Amino acid sequence: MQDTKEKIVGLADQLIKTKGFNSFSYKDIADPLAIRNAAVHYYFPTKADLGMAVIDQEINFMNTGIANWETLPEDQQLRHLIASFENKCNRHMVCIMGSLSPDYNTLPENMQARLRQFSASVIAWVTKCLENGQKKGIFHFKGTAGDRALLIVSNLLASLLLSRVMGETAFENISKQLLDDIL
Amino acid sequence: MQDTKEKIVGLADQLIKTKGFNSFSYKDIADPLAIRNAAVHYYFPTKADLGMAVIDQEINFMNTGIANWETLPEDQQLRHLIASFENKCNRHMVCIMGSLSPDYNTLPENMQARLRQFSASVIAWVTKCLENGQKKGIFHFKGTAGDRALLIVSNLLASLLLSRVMGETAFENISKQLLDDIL
DNA sequence: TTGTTTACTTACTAATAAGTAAGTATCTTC
DNA sequence: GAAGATACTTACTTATTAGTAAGTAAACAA
Repeated sequence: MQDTKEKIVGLADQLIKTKGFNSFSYKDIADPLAIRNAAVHYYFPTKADLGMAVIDQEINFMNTGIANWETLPEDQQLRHLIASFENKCNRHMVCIMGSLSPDYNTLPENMQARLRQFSASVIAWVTKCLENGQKKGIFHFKGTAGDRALLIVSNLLASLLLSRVMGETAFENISKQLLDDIL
Repeated sequence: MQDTKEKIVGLADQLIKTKGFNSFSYKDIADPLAIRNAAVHYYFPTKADLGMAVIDQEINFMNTGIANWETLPEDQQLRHLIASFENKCNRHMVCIMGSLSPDYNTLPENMQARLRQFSASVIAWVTKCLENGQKKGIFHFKGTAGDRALLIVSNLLASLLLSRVMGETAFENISKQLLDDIL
């Protein structure tokens, strides 16, 4: 029954995105799953272990998403990425980077390293997507693809944060402009 | 001696920006100031009271900053705003919105409301700045000034978060592009 | 059938959190 | 110089936290 383990990671992922890593406890996981907090420690001895599992899951989700879009035109790939953020926005969630980066200094070293790796690979993917799209004449922008990728990721991340405070129109406005600026 | 009170707010402000609102304790404030945790409660009975004082201070800083730049050309005003974020970046801090928005759901109601008010007034100021600059022919951009203001604030906020994880070059890249896109 | 592993539970611990009640020294006001 | 107010301290409480040690019931393996 790896079922429980997966449920724990899934719930932890949700909790990180809604409350933040330092603001949820093992009780927040144990209660909804109707297990004891020691059961959570059975699978994830420390909170850092659980945090790592959540980031790893995010990396996997990202990779499988990317793999599914690989054959699409680059603008469609980018739209899929934006749609995945829109989905989070609708469920009043922020992304993992948006949630963990403000707490970065308080995170255990291994989580920090994994988060750096995650962000680097997201940026690398968007950069490649922009480069390919530019070559095909789908995208048009000034500056390097890497800089533009940073701008896009930065905006998607922040738009989820701002949406929380200012309402969901913030996300719509920002994501529309992002595409308009490069198409 | 309102000195202690001011020191408490100043330290709380720093702690929110470096660790996050839910990740610092009254001990983190009492120890460096060489006072007891009850002394902090003397000035700020609850943590929400302290949080409100910090947001209020941020609003005041913002307003006095803005007032000082009022007579400058709009591009200079915007550069000042960006410089204030650069300053935070250099000190490895995020802005108050970047720090508090991920924890928004866990914040007491009065802090949520004050934060909404703060973000709305920042966006309103940038919007006005862009509008005036556009009229004078200083700025050139597509779409409404309000949408563009949202984009700029969103980027500044996120660039501080990303800088933490990916290094300070993230901020430089993003802020440069922001200006290039409208000048 | 016996032994071992899996997946937990019960029942804790030690640390830390926010918050409070009551006391005290110093400064201020009349 | 007496009476408050100010700015704290000492000494708590109660709740919650991550984490652990030891036990158990069921599934599986030899």
